[in-house]
Amino acid sequence: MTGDHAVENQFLMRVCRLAPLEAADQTALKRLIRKSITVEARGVVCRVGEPVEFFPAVLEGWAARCQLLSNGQRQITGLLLPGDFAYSSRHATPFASEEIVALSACRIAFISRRDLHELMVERPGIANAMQVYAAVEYAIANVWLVSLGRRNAIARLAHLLCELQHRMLQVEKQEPNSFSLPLTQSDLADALGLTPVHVNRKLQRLRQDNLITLKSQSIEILDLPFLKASASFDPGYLDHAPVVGRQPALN
Amino acid sequence: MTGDHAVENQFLMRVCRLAPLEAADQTALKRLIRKSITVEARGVVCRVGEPVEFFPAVLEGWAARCQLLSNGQRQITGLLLPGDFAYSSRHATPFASEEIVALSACRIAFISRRDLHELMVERPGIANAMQVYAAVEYAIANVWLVSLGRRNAIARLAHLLCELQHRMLQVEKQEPNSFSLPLTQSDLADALGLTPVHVNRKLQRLRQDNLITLKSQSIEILDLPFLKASASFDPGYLDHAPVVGRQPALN
DNA sequence: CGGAACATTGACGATAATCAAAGCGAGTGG
DNA sequence: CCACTCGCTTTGATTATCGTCAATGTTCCG
Repeated sequence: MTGDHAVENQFLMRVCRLAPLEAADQTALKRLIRKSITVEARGVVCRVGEPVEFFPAVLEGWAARCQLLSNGQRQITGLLLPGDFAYSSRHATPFASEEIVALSACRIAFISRRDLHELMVERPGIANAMQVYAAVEYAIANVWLVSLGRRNAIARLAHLLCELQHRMLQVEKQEPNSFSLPLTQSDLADALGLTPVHVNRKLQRLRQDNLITLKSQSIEILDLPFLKASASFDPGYLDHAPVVGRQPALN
Repeated sequence: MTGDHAVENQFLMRVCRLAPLEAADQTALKRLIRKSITVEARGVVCRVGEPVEFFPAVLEGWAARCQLLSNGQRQITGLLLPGDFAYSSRHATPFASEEIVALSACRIAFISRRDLHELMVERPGIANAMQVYAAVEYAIANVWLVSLGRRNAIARLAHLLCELQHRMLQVEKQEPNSFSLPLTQSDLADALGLTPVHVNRKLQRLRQDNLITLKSQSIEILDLPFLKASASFDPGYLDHAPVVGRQPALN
């Protein structure tokens, strides 16, 4: 139940990187994490319709937000990398509208929404940081919308890989072009709006074009500039999202 | 520049319907609207990259948020019906990340973000209402994501029509199943991630199946229950989105 | 060793895009 | 009032992309 220091900091790091927090804010935020659990791969973290008194933050592993359709299909609407979280303030419904599932084995912290809410009222810095996080989440959703609507399978895949590479850089200190990708091809398919078979074929194409190496949950991007270009990937939406209160001279 | 009373209320109505406001909040909100402009169809309301000191609210007509791709394609990421607005608090970047275009002739109010921000600080009721609005906007984006990822052309179209019917009901007092649809087939295509030709063919199919009538910007849905069923449309995401502070006994 | 989940392959079909042309309709100017 | 545009819709023929089905490998783990 008690996570080690480094790991809890994934959540903190994620928030801090978006909006620098003063020390007091950081400790206050860190104190929010009281308990964490382990979930095996494909385990359900939050079920649709359940009340969300606590919201999940991913400390280790990868998870996803997803919608289930009546015919059994699912669409992943967002990937949660270490440090990411869901159902925080902006997603304001008291009942879960999306399912949260672990894609790999995960350590998940559950944070009281009430505690966070109180903290946001007391500490504008934290409120601001959460708003920035929400803005980035929103930006990512929009970019996915564009991908699903207007890019073909190979470009979608390339774009997602570029996004994940960039997001992993923000989280882990590691080789820039090589990271662990704990997703099955089926998971990728559900994120990209494709079938697993088609994802498989397009991955093979990326490999045979010498753009990536992918084996056993680990990907290496061999030609990142080319991959980015071919997907017209622009990382702007992942980084900066300055918030209202911090604008220079508004009006 | 001075809009008539009824029309300004579209914005107010939209916000009120999501979260009832006390009279003082309503007048304060109404006072935000100082100037409004008319934009002809296909006119640009906000350009990507421009600073957004004022955010646009649609008083009359239909507009869209959209992303432009390098190859000239575009993806509409959200439709703005009368009363809807963009770039409000939650979309917190000071520079427009999406283009706002008028799809029909529109009357647009530009509201100072600073004014809104101050009002939200003073008046929790308004802050709450804006959060609910943001949550609904988010929910809609998620549903679109599911449509683009997991529904075929005909179901996407049917689902969008159901959504629009439901949203129009909230705004206008009129025949429940018949409303003005000031979109070209090309606009529909950009919203649905399809080509105009394909939209045309699927619209014909809906017509020949006696599900809709569509001529000169006006649609009538002949069999709404069937249309909803065939798109597995559930309007829940458009209505209720109770917000953190208003939850019954959180913890 | 056996089993389960995941990855890969091939053949085939369905869905959607593309290209190019023709039709329609509302507004414009002669 | 009638051609004339222009933008939008409709049509047909063709191609590309992606899905489906079913079987075969592969890897990992108990």
